[in-house]
Amino acid sequence: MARTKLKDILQSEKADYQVNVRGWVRSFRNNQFIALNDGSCMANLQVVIDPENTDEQLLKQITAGAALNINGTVIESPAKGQKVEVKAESIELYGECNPEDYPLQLKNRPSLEYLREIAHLRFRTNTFGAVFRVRHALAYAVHKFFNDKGFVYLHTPIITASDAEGAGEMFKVTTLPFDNTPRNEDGTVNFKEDFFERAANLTVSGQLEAELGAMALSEVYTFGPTFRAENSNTARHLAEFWMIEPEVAFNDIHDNADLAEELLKYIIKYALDNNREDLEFLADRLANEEKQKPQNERSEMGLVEKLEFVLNNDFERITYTEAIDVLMQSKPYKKKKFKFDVSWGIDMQSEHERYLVEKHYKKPVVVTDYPKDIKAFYMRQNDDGKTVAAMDILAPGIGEIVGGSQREERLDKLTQRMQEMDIPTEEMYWYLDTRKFGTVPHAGFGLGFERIVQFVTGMGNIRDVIPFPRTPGNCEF
RNA sequence: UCCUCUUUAGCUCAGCUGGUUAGAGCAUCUGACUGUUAAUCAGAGGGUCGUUGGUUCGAGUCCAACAAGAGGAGCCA
Repeated sequence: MARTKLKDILQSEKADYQVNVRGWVRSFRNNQFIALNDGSCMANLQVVIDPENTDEQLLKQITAGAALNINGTVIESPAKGQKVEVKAESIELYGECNPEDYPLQLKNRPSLEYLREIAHLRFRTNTFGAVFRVRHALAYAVHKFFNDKGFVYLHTPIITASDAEGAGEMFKVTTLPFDNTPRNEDGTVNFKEDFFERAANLTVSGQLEAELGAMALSEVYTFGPTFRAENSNTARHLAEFWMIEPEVAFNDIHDNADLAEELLKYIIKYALDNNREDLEFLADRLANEEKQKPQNERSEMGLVEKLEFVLNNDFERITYTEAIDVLMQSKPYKKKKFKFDVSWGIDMQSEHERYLVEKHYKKPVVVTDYPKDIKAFYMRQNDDGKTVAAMDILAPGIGEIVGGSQREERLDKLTQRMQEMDIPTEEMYWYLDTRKFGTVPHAGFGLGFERIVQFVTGMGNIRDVIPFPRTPGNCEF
């Protein structure tokens, strides 16, 4: 008999038919009631067995975590708590689960930190089941969004020799031996002997390659793993994370902001429409967590409310210059509550971004036209001579979620800026070629996938929204 | 990398100004239970108090170093 997923049984609420169900025991009560879960949904299926007619040995092996294959009949449940349940007719034990050794006893309410240490088992909890179902839904929604708009999914390289963007420290990729490393006469490593016959790294961004694609395919996006070797230990950073980077020919900075807002709203709506049960569970979890906090630190909205609020309201659009004005008019600035000073030209600190998003506007904010000196070489220079067409989207709770810009398409301006910033133009001939041969205005941005998963699930630590987090000092599993 | 906090049973925690044999809930084990819903009831076992060193008659408690974890900062997505 073909297996039926628990989601289908529980959603249809129909009764009086035979099923085969397979999954893992969440709990076994009263020698009679199995709460079974197969990961297809949040809820467990109650399987009722007749202890009189069940093998005693098998009965003892039905413990939390054990895997079962069950044939039975779906019936209306006589008790409260569930509409339907399965009356078991035969039970096969796939794999037992010794309770003395099993580290995941759910009734202990294990902390997220402890579950992180047993990340190979944490998928079996309600919280992580919900998080990873939502993560999947968001990933699928990203592809659907771009596909429906006619974008081409471009697979930019993971290994790259280009480190020109300066987005961060890079991981080296090499097959050279650590002892007897081949050296040049001046003592530097001779990469001519290496696999690629030159120094290579893991990518920090697919943007530059995506721009090359956009210069023919018009609309492309990348969605892949990205690596940063920075020693940053925060709840918002990973050494290996996934990034979404659309790049669109003929778009200016405003089209770019529109696209980012539309994408964010689309994928949030997709999760709300398709993962309601998971999000409501995560909302409850978050509400419980918030209860532990002092009143003034609690958020005003619940998780689902917050997501609906973001959907139903336009993102605030301001320029960097306006943002600085708002900050200088603000109470914390006047009362000297900010740790870092505010003046035109500064790179805004977390406390400043937080004030703008969480206190002043209370919704996502798109900040554009930053001073050129704090931004990357490829951003398009504005006519005022001091700002560039950069765009960041700041979200409540997690800060910068999107960073992008209109790109500098004018060859002379770009080359001049690269020289000012000591970017080797010869090595980057392929990038400059796009500006030589049929250059067009274009724009794009990067969206940190884990950050949006954090935002949608309400998880406070980025390590809890990726299956196996890689951070400084941690590469387990 | 910097600052602050934490580290006591399998998990989550309590342990006062240093003072006999270190506590709770849950989990686990044994037994009971044919309508449970974080099942319940009765009983049992389980700890070199993160590591090392120091102060002291005496350290889970005080001090130092180290380690791990968390929160914040920097950098960013």
